[in-house]
Amino acid sequence: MKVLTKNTDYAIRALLALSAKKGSYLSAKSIATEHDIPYQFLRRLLQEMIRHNLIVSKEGVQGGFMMQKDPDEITVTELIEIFQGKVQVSECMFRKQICGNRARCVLRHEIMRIERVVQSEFEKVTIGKLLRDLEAASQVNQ
Amino acid sequence: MKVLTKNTDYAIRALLALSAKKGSYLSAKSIATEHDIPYQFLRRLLQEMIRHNLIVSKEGVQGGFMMQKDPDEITVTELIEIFQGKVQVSECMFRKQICGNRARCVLRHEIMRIERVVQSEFEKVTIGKLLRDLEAASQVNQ
DNA sequence: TTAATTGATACTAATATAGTATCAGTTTAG
DNA sequence: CTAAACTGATACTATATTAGTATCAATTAA
Repeated sequence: MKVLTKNTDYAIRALLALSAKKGSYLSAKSIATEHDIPYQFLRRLLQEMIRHNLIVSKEGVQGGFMMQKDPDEITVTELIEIFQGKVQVSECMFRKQICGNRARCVLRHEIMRIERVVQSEFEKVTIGKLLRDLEAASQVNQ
Repeated sequence: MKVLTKNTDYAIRALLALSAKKGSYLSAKSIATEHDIPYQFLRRLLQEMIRHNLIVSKEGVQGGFMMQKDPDEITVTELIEIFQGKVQVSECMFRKQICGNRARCVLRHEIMRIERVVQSEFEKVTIGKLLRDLEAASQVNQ
């Protein structure tokens, strides 16, 4: 069971790169090469993040992408939801109200509790927090 | 993001059915029809659970499957691990020790913490607990 | 005016999930 | 003793998701 897929993962790395250079434009190309992310794949992720108002772009020479939303306001939960859909434990049957089977309903109760726990844990992790951790780690490693 | 896939889900339902009739053999066919699980699919899941010593089988007429392991000792974590592989937040890069990229290491720390939280939450949910919840619910609904 | 860039979108490849089919072997009821 | 009800084993197909590539038009700064 894999919790973060590549796209979420790459998106996090890209946001860390952009947050570290807040206020200036970074090209998709430079992010891709520096962070070892497939270029065209990354471009699609960046587009998606523009649509969600996490970042903005500038076209043309010297163009690129820049942070828009405050990194402390961007949670991993939000990124998972954008790139992998809402966290839900068992999609098909507990969501439908039909639920003829009693066993499902019992499971559903536990499962929604865990859903909330998972979400709230991932909500504690913001891009801002990761960036600070990253900076702290890089000082130690000097 | 889907946490439980069909196989885990079906496995849980089958175990609940078997636990409810502890000590007697239930055929794959009867479980499949009663719980609306594709028959051949279920059979594979049952085989897998035999391999993991959760249940035992008896061949031939009047044969079927019976619980072996104590339902209170079977956690949802265990079932997820059997059918979906170990819970891990980001498979490919944090596991390898290589980790040339510092950003990965920072994420890795948070991510392993969450991994533990998720696992421990799912460990609280056992087949035994679900069965008791199920029985309590069915009394209320009488 | 051209090279570096994003916008948009279509495409392919690989993998995981879900489900089906088949045949051999075992057991018990009649 | 044999036919029917079962499991054991395994191969197969279908669908969905994830991952990655390619292409071309539009924009912009040098």
